Amino acid sequence: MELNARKKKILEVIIRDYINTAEPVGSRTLSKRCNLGISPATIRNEMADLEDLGFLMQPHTSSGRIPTQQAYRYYVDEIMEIKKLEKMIRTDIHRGFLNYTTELGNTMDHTARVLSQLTNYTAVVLAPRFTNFNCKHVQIVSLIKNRVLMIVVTQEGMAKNIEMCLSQEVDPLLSLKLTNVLNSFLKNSFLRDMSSEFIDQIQELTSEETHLIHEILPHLKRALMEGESEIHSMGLTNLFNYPEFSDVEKIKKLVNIIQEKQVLSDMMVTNDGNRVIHIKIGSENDNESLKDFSIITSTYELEGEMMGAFGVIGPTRMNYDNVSSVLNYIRNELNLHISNLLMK
Amino acid sequence: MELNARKKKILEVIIRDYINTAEPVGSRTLSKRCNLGISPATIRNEMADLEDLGFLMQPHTSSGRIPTQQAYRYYVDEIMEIKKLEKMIRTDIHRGFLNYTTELGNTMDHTARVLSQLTNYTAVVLAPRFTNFNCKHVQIVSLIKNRVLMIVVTQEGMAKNIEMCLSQEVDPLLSLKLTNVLNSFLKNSFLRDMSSEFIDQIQELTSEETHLIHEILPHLKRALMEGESEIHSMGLTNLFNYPEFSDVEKIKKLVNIIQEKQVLSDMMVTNDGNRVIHIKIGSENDNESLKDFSIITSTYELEGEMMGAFGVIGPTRMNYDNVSSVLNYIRNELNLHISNLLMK
DNA sequence: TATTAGCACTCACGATAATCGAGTGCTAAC
DNA sequence: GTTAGCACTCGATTATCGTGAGTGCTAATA
Repeated sequence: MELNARKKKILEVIIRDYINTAEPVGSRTLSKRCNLGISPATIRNEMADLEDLGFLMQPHTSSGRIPTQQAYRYYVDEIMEIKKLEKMIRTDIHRGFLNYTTELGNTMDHTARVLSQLTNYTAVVLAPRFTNFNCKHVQIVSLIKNRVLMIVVTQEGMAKNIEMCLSQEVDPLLSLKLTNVLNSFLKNSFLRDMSSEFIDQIQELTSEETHLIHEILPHLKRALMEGESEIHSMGLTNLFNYPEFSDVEKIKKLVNIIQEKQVLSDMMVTNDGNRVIHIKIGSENDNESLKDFSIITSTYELEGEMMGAFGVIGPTRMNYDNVSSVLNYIRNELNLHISNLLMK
Repeated sequence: MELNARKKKILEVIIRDYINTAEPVGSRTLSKRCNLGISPATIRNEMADLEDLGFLMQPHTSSGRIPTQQAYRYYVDEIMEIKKLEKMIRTDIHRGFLNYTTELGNTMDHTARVLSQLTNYTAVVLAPRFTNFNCKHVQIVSLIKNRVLMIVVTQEGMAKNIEMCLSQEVDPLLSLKLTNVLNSFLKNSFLRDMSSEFIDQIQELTSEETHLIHEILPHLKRALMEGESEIHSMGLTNLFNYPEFSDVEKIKKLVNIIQEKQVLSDMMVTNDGNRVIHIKIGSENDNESLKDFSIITSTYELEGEMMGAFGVIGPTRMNYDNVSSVLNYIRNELNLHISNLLMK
């Protein structure tokens, strides 16, 4: 869809204005705001055209116009350009990360907090997905009776522990044995490829040990899967201040979304092509209950391997420029920070 | 404060009615509802008395009355009696717990879910507080470079892991040494009493090792403390349906409370005397922002030692009977379940 | 031909007024 | 001590109306 320069300009001003004020934009106010030297009447004609083309709509006959989702999409694709963040903010963010150097969990929380503060929307961060990485070693620690703890450490130094109940008691000696067997097969293998076929090939195992290993692996698999949807969110109440969420039903929807970790997790991971910043506007979201929201996400990586995702949820009337800039910079910071934290 | 039987009865009916309907109760409706064979006029007189005594108030001159906080307190102390849950519900709850036998975290989530479903309010569960228990053993696992994982296991088989960065690289041999040293001193000691004085008494440590241990202990302490406020909540949106929360400001307050883990944690732990069920009504809550809410909590235990707390947050117009019954039963179930899960 | 001034029209919003009804307090009778 | 009767209160609902920002259309203009 091509628009001539003037239409494009008018559309831009309308979108910018509506993003700021949440009020329908009329031709008079518009003619004052953009100094194109054209009269309200001309603008009205242009606006009527833009409405026919599907970029604008009127909430009711005698009011100003508001942008449609199509308009936001056009704005994002054709008009806006992602600016670099101000130097001061950049250094602020950078310094902030330096205080969270002990643990990945903390880093995620911090990221979510910064994101929500800088954008004034709700921020969501997906914790690292273990299954993308190589197992360095595992360890079985017997807890009590038939309960054991399994610790999985990746090559990159991420750790996860998994509690489980087995069918029989596990003494320290047995847990050592199990540890060794598991290690000999899981070491250096991708966690997502983990299969249980290898067990039957080992000759020197007692049937008891074979049995236990067969019990352990599904637990491991399950825990790795569940861990996929570990989510940190922040600034939920930020959105309550926007007029589009003054109604309790909308808020209920929002809170439910944030609490439905699985939905949220799925939504963050769908990436369109190989862009760095992913923008989903309103009904572009697969999930029905998200059709009133826009979501901007990005991913963070370690050595080129995708670790997790993070992003921002807000109204479709979202400040796409600013959020994109912030995400862009945070992405770099996060990558840098994590590789400092984890890599040799 | 003593009330004669009729006043008490009238107060009871008003409270019950208001809890159900959230509408001020008038003398006419009341005289129909409670078949005491007295006329609205008489009831009006009694209601005027109850208002003078501080049990009732009128939102405006010509409306029915609603109970004051003092009335709820009186109701809870003098009128209501905690009934046993229906057999069917009891078995439902019991069966439900059987599906969550692998991990403490799951159990907590499940408890919160059940609580919120049965009460229709917002449920909060405080995860076990490690510091109340004995350390069985610890283990240091080297992750990568200077990052290590410390695993703490209690006598009862609870486990927790703590990631940290140390000032120097830790190879497997060194981590074994550190593990042994830490174990020899932490084993069988209460986690809350943990001190770092013992280190200087050990002769056979190199200065490097001493230094590392001095680094590790604060991390341990911090992590144990932070873990204290690990919280599972469920059913936040339940409250949105009640008319007292139709206003966005109230909802914002509520959401903030639920997200302020520390406040929530403090609030759950304050126990008044040795009752099993703790009820805080409106401004009886220490925290300012909780003065519009009532909170009913209880605790769960292992071998008589308090592990954690759980409870329900709702409007002061709360169904105190039902919630108390539910909490009472869940408490027993939880204690039973956890001791099955953890103890030898 | 594109632009603009003029004008009648629309419609959400806010203010004001009218009505309704559930509830009250008071008084006097039972 | 209880109750019937009655005047009164006041929030909630509905109706009416003026206001103003906005529109679309037409005809004049550059």
